[in-house]
Amino acid sequence: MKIDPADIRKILRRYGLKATPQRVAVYEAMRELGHASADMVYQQASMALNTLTVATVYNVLESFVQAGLLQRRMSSNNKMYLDVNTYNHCHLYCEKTHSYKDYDDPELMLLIHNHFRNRKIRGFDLHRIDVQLVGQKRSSSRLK
Amino acid sequence: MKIDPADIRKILRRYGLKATPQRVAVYEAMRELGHASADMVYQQASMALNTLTVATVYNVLESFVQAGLLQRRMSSNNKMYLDVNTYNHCHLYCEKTHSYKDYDDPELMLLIHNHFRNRKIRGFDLHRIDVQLVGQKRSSSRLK
DNA sequence: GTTGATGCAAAGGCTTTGCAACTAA
DNA sequence: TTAGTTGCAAAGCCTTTGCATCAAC
Repeated sequence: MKIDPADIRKILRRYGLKATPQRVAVYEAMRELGHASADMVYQQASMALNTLTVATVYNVLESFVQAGLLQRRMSSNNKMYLDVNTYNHCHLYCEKTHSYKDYDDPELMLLIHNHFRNRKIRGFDLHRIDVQLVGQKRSSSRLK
Repeated sequence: MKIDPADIRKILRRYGLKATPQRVAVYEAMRELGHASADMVYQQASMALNTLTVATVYNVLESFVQAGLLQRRMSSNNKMYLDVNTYNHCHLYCEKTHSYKDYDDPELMLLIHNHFRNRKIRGFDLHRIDVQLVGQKRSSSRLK
């Protein structure tokens, strides 16, 4: 589960990013968290690199999004959330805890993809279709 | 297009809300805007009621959401957005301007609805399925 | 008359910025 | 060497809060 820092440096360079210790720590944190707010990343990454500052976390996250290494997620609580998986997938979104969970449903993706195959939207360049299953996780359960 | 204030008061009471001038102005603004941030509502509603304050707009919007008269939307720019239409519908979301446009596609809704008819998600109470067509509006075009 | 809503100003939370010091390539 | 990154602290933006006053019912 734990990734070799050398591998992370490779990934960063592949995306055209300088492999600083801060970036390695942030990406490592994102790999562990999957979906996270800036603060969650800061908490997690600080464990590995205690000189890290919040401002740097924001800078690093932004550079990752620009490079296409991470994806911003939408949220309904006015906070920034990021997703380590950039391929096209659905999410469960808990309205109470504002937590996300990947929901892989290839059949659904195909259904939607086919639906839009021959459909154009006037005046709009479609980048992706974002499907969120919005609700609440049951108390017994745990999304991450 | 312009709604009779008396009708707005009726709507508010139907949702168990006191019909204050502030609430009437805010709801009127939402009907005009369709989708809006708190600030947009404040700008718009202030035209009709210049004594309105920002704090009141936030209070009113929150009470509307609680009552089910408005729906919160997800966004990727850390701001609150609201939708005057609470029925289940898709949205075009412009990543550049963070503006929304309703995208009614009954065929797609049916497709998705059927897909989930006999599907349960373990540990999750599904409230609604939110489909966003994320992209950018072309410069020639205008979403609201 | 009650109960809840508003206005104001202040505080709060999250994010961004400017700039000097530093470092990966 | 140097172009780009980090740390720090301050500022910025959006949202919430406490409380006295006010108004809808």
